[in-house]
Amino acid sequence: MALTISQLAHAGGVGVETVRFYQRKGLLHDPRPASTGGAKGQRHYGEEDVRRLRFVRAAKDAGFILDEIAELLGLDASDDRARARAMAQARIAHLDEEIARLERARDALHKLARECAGSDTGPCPIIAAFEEGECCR
Amino acid sequence: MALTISQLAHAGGVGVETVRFYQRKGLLHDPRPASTGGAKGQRHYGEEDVRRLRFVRAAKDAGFILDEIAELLGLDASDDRARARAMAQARIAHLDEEIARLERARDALHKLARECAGSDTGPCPIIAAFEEGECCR
DNA sequence: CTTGACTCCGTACTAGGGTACGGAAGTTAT
DNA sequence: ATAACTTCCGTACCCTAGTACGGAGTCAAG
Repeated sequence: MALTISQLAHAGGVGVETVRFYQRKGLLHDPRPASTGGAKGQRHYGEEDVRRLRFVRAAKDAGFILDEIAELLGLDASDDRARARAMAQARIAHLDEEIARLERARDALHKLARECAGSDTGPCPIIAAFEEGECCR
Repeated sequence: MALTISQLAHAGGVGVETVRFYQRKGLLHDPRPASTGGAKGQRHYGEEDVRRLRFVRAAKDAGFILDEIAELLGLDASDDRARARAMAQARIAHLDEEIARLERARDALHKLARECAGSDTGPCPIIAAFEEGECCR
């Protein structure tokens, strides 16, 4: 049942280098540091490691940054509901802000592109808008 | 009329270091390289430089990355309308993709947070979702 | 027992957009 | 004229999330 690092990486849908990166970050167990049997050679992994890696991917897809995921991994599903909820709310607020910012940019650009496509005379409205220093404000 | 670098920076709403960074990137003129009078001391700036810096900020607010802004600066408002339009379209497509990605994350998280707030019994749905490795898909 | 694939490990590099540091030279105010 | 402030300049560093590299060690099959 013992998996090699590349099998673990494959099971989690990431590359070998990413697994090692997550170990350095403390997101995945690194079966070396404190006398884990004195094995100085290759490391082997089990189901628990695969689950942990999939947790990281799922949380990342949900928009959490790696530092937050490190904290989430330490939470207990029964005991720390309030904390998990607070972290989710904070992340949602962050995502909302970012989405609003990008939408403002997108809408402004869309408007300019339409103006530019509409008339072929005079200077380009896109470039002109930037020259005025006013576009998205 | 001649502005110092800190006055230019202030006029553009950025820091001195940012102006120098933009000069290195080729976004702003760097009045040294080719015999600009042999002035080896401090540089001074005028209205043109302020306009250019504001152009950079406006284009950046519209979502363009600095390399694209460098190209936009080289376009002529009369001659290169097609190119400006194409760049705007590409940037819009990029922004749309990013917005969709963030919205998927936000909606998934919102759903989990609501579930978690709804019932105080059993394990936290947020943590449970990540443990299943399924959350946003 | 050798070959070839895999692993380990530290370090450095990528993108993107800056920010900070330290010493020298120039400028301004008293 | 001297102190105090700016500017100049290269270089290095920050963040996030990885990716790549190179040399050495290890493992399994032929």
